[in-house]
This record gives sequence, structure tokens and C-alpha cells, in this order.
Amino acid sequence: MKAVQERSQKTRSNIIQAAFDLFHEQGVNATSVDEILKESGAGKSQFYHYFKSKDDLIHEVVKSFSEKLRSKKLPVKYDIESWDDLEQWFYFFVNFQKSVHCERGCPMATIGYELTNDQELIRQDINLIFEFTKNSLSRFFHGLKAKGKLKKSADPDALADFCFSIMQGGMITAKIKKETTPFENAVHHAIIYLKSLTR
Amino acid sequence: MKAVQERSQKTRSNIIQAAFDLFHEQGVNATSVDEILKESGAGKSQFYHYFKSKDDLIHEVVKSFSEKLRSKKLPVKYDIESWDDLEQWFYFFVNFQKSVHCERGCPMATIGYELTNDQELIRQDINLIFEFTKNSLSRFFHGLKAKGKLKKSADPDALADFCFSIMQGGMITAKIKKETTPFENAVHHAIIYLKSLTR
Amino acid sequence: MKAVQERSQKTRSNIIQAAFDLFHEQGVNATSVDEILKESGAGKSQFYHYFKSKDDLIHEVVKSFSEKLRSKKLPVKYDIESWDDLEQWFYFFVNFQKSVHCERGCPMATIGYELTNDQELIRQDINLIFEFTKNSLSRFFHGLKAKGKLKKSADPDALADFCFSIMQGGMITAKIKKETTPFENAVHHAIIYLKSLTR
Amino acid sequence: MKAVQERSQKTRSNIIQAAFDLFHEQGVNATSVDEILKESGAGKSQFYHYFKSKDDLIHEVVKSFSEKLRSKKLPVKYDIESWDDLEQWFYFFVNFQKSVHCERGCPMATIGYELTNDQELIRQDINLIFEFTKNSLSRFFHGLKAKGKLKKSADPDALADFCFSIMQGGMITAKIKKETTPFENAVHHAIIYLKSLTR
DNA sequence: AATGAATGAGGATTCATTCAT
DNA sequence: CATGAATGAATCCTCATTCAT
Repeated sequence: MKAVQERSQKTRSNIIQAAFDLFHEQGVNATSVDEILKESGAGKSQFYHYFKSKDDLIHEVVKSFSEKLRSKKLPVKYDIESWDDLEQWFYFFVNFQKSVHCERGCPMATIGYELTNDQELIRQDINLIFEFTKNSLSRFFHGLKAKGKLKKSADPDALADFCFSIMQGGMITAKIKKETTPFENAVHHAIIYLKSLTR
Repeated sequence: MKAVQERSQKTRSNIIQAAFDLFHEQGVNATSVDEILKESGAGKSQFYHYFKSKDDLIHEVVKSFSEKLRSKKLPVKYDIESWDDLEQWFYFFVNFQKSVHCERGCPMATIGYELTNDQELIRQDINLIFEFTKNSLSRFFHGLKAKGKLKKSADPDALADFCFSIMQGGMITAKIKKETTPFENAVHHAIIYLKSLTR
Repeated sequence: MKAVQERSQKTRSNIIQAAFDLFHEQGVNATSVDEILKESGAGKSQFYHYFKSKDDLIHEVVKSFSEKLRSKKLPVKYDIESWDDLEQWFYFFVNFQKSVHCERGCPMATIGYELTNDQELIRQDINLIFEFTKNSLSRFFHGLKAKGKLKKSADPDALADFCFSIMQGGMITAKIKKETTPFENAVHHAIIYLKSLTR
Repeated sequence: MKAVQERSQKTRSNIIQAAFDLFHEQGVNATSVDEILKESGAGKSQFYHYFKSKDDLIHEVVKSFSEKLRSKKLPVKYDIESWDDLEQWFYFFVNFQKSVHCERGCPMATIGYELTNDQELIRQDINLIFEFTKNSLSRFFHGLKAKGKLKKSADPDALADFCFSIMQGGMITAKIKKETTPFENAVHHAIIYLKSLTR
């Protein structure tokens, strides 16, 4: 009983994992259900046993990513508590691009850029992930401000938006240019600026 | 004779225009050749008269966009000569998102995010456009530097990368969040920072 | 033990009931085993415990209908003993169509019209039901004749066939026309005729 | 040009013809698009070149049947002008059943019985055919009445409904019973009745 | 240059049925 | 007796592309 459930859950999560990777690699629409199934080793119709549709799978892929993020199972910095942590946060993305030879982008942006109007649910899923990520940045700036270490005029949330944009912009730029220098340049100046807001 | 050529060129450019719009709206893979043909009013095999393949069309779409950009037929700021121009450059993108209710992204990033490894040529096309855009920013900062209005430590090219990242990151963020506030926040701080580099 | 059997018999009859309703509503081929199972609340392989195949289920559905008919559990007139009873028999079908807004037909004809050559067994099941129904009509006319109330030339069985055809034809006509007037017209004249045969 | 059109029209009508036959034989849902294509000799995607969907094909099959009926290309009696004609009309259906060993039914009822609520268009198509058929009967009775050969109390339209029901009911009965006797019995009495209305 | 019919591989999805537990 | 995961063929449909005229 338990063994069955474990095995079956494995099939399901294998499909999600394979889908995530393929989506990240080549985009959602370029990835066929068959390809996902082949990659995950699952049989043809297992797919529709576990997922209502390909769109439902996308939804579950994003949800699973969200859960991993929230349960801190991803190698990103979540609890940004120092300037070093913030730099590490930025460089996690830079280094990711280096590690994949700039052949990918942000997995959520990859999915997000292919969204059409009838995929509102998935857009909201991704939105929550963006929000979660932004919040971990916000918290840092709010913390600084609470400690009086930030200029009064600086809005912590706006600074988080600023960081997030730099990161997202850096990711797509690296993917297109096949090099991380522009990304690093942007991050470099972002950090200089942010530090200039301290007092 | 000439009239025929003109008409045919019109067919060709109609296809390119329709393809550009549809790619921008719903992505490349979600757009079928048939859909483009229906939208452009062209007949089925007109397509393969003018284009070798769908990939060739994508290539031509990007090239045509590039040419429009270079011949200044797009409503973006090309010759950034003042801080006002730079702000206008940023706000062009913010306002674009507002005008489309945040339902799109950067057309080139939209295409770029769907690229697979066998579409190297198209990647380079987009790269050139990114480069061209970055250069119009670089020129401004180089100009400032030449006039001694920029801190010595500031690298004009890196500043251009910084601006470009903010823009690209803002575009995808707006698309996902369906609002431009985060984008505007990022731009706001970017400008504050850049101005702080003057002397 | 007994409770278990009762429960399981309930599962079985739930499946049959759900199948009957869905077949009646949307036809046999348009109804999937999964849909029946969902509707009846039974688990996936309960089905193959109780039925050899979908065809076997159809067979059992028809058999169960037959049993209900024979054990007089359906609201039709079985024992037609008077002209009033005969009219009631006809109007039962007219009123059924009214009650379902003419969205169905005779459940057996619905199944029967979808039969292919390899479903001979089911055809015979339905045949028996048609026969049974016809017989309850025949008996009435035979009775009349025995009592000398019917013209000598009138063949009771042929009159039953006549009634049955009117009913079946009225059912499909109502379903297609979404109104019962033609059915009622046919019934009206049928009754006039039949009564004209008395003496 | 013309040859192409002719060939292509042939492909299209081949598909419609094959579909009609298969639908008639085994029902709509039991007939796959692939089967139709195989039977008609058309290639896989020709189907979707000519028809929007399987439902669209059904629609066209019924429409084509309607056109054949209206242009009198079917061996049914259209212009019923005498009692002999009416008998011929009835016996056309009886004989059809004999010719196919009672293995089919009315092609339109076959399609009609499988209809679901989202196929309203097709239901209306069939309705028009039923109406057309009924009208050719109505005209006969109206004609009789005009000539004063029909009892005043007899409503020509209702008599047409009566005939139509007998025919439809006879068709399904023959299909289920695999013999035409009950159908013939019903027709026999119908004709006796109708003739009794003359004066 | 233009038309649109034809091709056939591949897309997502559903089906009846079986199997392991 | 019950559960639901697994199977794989088949379903409807779309795609990019080519061909005949």
C-alpha cells in the first residue's frame, strides 16, 4: 500500500522534474508530452492519470518549484541578512548562468514569456514566486531601515523591485549574449548604488 | 513589372508584420504558419515562396525589426543626448507596458526565451539588436565622460548594461505582475543612481 | 458477511444505474467507463470485478432494465385492459418526452441504434424487451378479440406492432424536433384507428 | 485549375460519402476519422483541410444528404400524388431494410440518436430533413383535402406526422428484430386507416 | 508569382483494460 | 473484495512543408 503510493508519487514527481528541466531548457511549447514521458520513463497515459492536461502539468511544475523555494530546498539565498548575503543572492544567478554556459534563463521567466491569456492561473503561480523572491529582498532592506542603517528616503520595497529587475534583466541578457559580463556589470553597479543608500 | 514587385514585396512584409505581432502576443511556438497566413491575408504557398522555413521567417522578422530600429522607424529614443532623453528611453518601455495592459514583454526577449540550441542564427540576430540598443545607451555615457561630467571610475559600457538589465527585468516583471509599479520603482532608482555618478 | 454482499451488490447496481442514465443521456459510445465510475462513485477496478468488459456492462444494463420491466418496477402501463389503459400507455411516452424537454429517446433504441454486428447478444436483449412490450399490447387486442369486440379481420399481433411503431417513431421524432406535437398527432390518429376496429 | 478543383472536390465528397456509409453502418461515435480516411482513400490531414472538425463533417454529411434529397437524387418517392405513391413511399423503407438484411436504420435517426446537447446545429440539420420528408406527405393530404376527398375532420399535417412516425418506428423495430414483418404490419394498418379517411 | 490541395509526422488527449498490492 | 497505478492502442486534431497546376 505504502510502497505503491511511494512508487506512484515517484512517477508523478519524475514527470514534474523532467518537465521542469525540459521547459527550462527549450521552453514549454517546444516540449511535447511525449518527450517528457520519455525522459521521465513513465508510460504514455500515466501522464493523464496524474495531470488533467499539459497546462495542469505546467501549473504543477510551477507549484512544485514554489514549494521547493519555500522549503528552502534550492541553493538560492533566502534569508538575506547582510550585504554579503545580498551579493551572494545576485551571484547565485550569475554563477548559474556560468554553469549552464548561458544556455538557459530564469525557469519561471521562460515559462512566463510563453504564457497566453488563457493561462491566467499559471501567471498567478509565477507571480507568487516572484513575490516570494522579492519579499526575501524586501525583508533585508526593511531590516536595515528598522536599524536606521538606510536613508530615510529609501523605500525598502522599491529597492527589492530594483534588485529583482537587475536579476531578471541580467538573466535574459546573459542567455542572449552567451556571456555574463553585462549581467555582472549590472549587478556591480546595483550593489554600489544600494550600499550608497546606507548611513 | 514594378507594380508586381511592389505588390509582392507588400505580401512579404505583410507576412513579416503579422508574424511579428503574433510572436509578440503569444510566442513563436504557439503561432502557426497558418495563423500568420490567415492574419496577413497571404495564400498558403506564398509563404514558402518568400521564406525557406518558419525558422527563416523568424530570422526575417528579427532582421526586419533590426532594420526598423536602425532606420529609426520605431518610437524609441535612439539618440540619447540628455538625462531627459534617458528617462524618456526608460519610460518608453514602461508606457508600452501600460498601453498593452502588461500583456506582452520585449518582443525580442519573447522570441529569445523560446530559442533552442539549433537556432543559433536567430540568437545572434537578437544579440545584435541588444547590442545596438546598448550602444545607444553607451554613447550617452561615453559622451558624458568625454565632457568630464562622469566620475572617472564609471565605465560607460557597464552603465549601459545596467540600464539594459533594468529595462529587460522590468519588462518581464510587468508582464508577470500585470502592473508597472515594480518596473517604475526599478527605473526610479536606476536614474537616481546614474545621476549620482555625475560631477 | 451479508452486509458486505449487500454493500457490494449496491456498488454493482450503482454502476448499472449510472451507466443506464448516461447511455440514455448521451449514448453508449459517448460514455466512457471512467465517466460511469465517477458518476457511480465506484473505484476503477470495481468495474472489472463486476463486469467482464464494457460490452458486458451494456448487456447487464439492458438485462437490468428488462428485469425492472418484467417485475413492473417501471411507471409504464403493463397490464393494458381497457382503451384508457392503452391511451395511458401511449401518453406515458409522450409525457416522458415532455418531462425531459425532448432531450432523450427510448433508452433501448438509443442503445440499439449504436449497435454493431459484433454485439449480437445485446441486440437480442433489446429484442426481448421490444417483444415483451409488444406482448402487453398484443394481450389487450387478443382479449378484445376473444370477447368479440374486435373486427374479425383485425390481427391482434399486427395491431400491437402498429402501436409499437407509432411509439418508437414518436420518440425519435420528438427528440429531433424538440417538441411532442407530431408524436401526439400520431398517437391521436392511432387511437382513432384502433377504436374504429371495434364492433 | 479546373482539374485540381474537380479532383479536390472529389476528395471532399469521397470523404463525405465514406463517412455517411460508415455512420449509417456502425454509428457516428463508433466511426473514427482514421477509418473514414482509410475508406475514402484520402490522406491523413486532407480531412482537416476540408472540415473543421469531426462535428463539422457530420454537419456536412447531413447537409449533403439533405441536398441529395431536395434535388431528388435519392430513390425515395418525393412527389406523392396518389395512394399508390404513398404505399410506394412506405415500401421504399421496408424494402430498404430487406435489402440490407435489417442491419441498418434510418441514417438520420442513427446520427440523431447519438446527438448530445452541444450538437444543436446537427440536430437542426436533421430536423430540416424530417420536416422536408413530412412536407412531401403533407402535400398529398392537403391535395386530397383540397379536392374534397378527405374527411373534414382530418388534419393533413397530423396525418403526415402519423405516417412519419410509422416509418421511423418501423425502421428501428426492423433493425432490432432483424425482420420487417412488424414494420409491414404497421404500414399495412396505417394505409388502411388513411384510406378510411377518404370520402 | 500564385493557388490551395496533398503529405505525413507528431501534437494533446482518452479509452478500455490489466496488474500489483 | 478493494485500490488505483500502469499499459498502450486509438482518438481527434495541428503542424511545417511540398507538390501539381
